[in-house]
Amino acid sequence: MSKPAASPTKTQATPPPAEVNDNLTEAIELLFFGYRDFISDPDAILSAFEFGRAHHRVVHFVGRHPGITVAELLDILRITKQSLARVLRQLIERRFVEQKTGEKDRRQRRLYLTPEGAELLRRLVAPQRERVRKALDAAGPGAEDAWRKVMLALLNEENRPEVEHLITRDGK
Amino acid sequence: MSKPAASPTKTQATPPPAEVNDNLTEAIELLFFGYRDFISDPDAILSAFEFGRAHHRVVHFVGRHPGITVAELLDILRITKQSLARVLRQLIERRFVEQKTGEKDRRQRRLYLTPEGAELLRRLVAPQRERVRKALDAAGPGAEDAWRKVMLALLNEENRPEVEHLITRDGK
DNA sequence: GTATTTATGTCAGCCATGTTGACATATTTT
DNA sequence: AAAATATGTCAACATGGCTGACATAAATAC
Repeated sequence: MSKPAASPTKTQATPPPAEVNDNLTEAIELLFFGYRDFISDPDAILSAFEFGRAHHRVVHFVGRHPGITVAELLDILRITKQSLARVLRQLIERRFVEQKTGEKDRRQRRLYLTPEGAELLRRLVAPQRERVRKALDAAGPGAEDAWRKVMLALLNEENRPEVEHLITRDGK
Repeated sequence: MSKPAASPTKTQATPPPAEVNDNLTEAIELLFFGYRDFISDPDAILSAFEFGRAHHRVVHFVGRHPGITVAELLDILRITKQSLARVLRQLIERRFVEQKTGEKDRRQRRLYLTPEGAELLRRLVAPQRERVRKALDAAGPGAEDAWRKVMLALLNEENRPEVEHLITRDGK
């Protein structure tokens, strides 16, 4: 036995002790399992390109913010520029992302998806969109608003304005 | 500049193109950012023990399911036994987790938190509980139900029964 | 009662993706 | 001209995934 299995298991263990089992703990685990499955879709697609999740994140945010600068991308991803450089170099070499020197500030390298990059992004995001669409549907009308409120409230206070700005249509 | 910065940024980039910016894409990003902040709390605590997130997950699920077997834990975590072995060995060596030979099946090694392990878990989970509590509070009454419905619906169909079982008080 | 399967552990090596620290270059700002 | 900024790069290291191979003890099957 070497591969991670995925069979439903009746846990033989003792029931969870009451002091660690309330609705808050359940919510914590829902986040863990929900996120785990949520990011599971793109992995198969990525591995066909020999890319990883780090590449996915870069492609996602460059696609969302065409012309984003390296510094801005670093600020979103919260990784070091050395970490970013590795995946960014690969994406540029293989023509999924391209750089253009900033017009106003020629030190900047503004990032754009190539047509191939845009196509990759579409393929990566499609199953996630479908998953979220189904989930919001299944939870019924009104659930979406409540869900979003909770998700936003989970953020660190200091990140909330930035995230609200990032996820929102700029023209709104 | 070497550390990941955390300053709110007005993105200079073009507004997100309409075809990739709808409420589904926003939801996808809410999950990304929400999860990112959600797991940020425990990291500082862990590094003081020279533990990582992998240790956190083991301590969490052993705490939730005292007497869980190695196979069951592998099934929850979806990692290989070699990966688990590394962190489990450290947790056992440093007396945060202990093993007892199974009574019915003496091949099994049932896992339990020591008092130190339970104390570590409490410290790790406290900020997460607080975060979730505040978020559910802030979103108002009724939001909790909707939020949970959506999170459950995000799961892969085949995982839903298992997760429902795992997160639920067994006596319910 | 021997043979097989199961639960667990372990060694060795590889890969992806994070980290630090140091330094280089071009460009803008002071 | 000097300093600050945006970016890139080299080197080394840590964490936590992975595969493959093999070992042991206990349970189950024949």
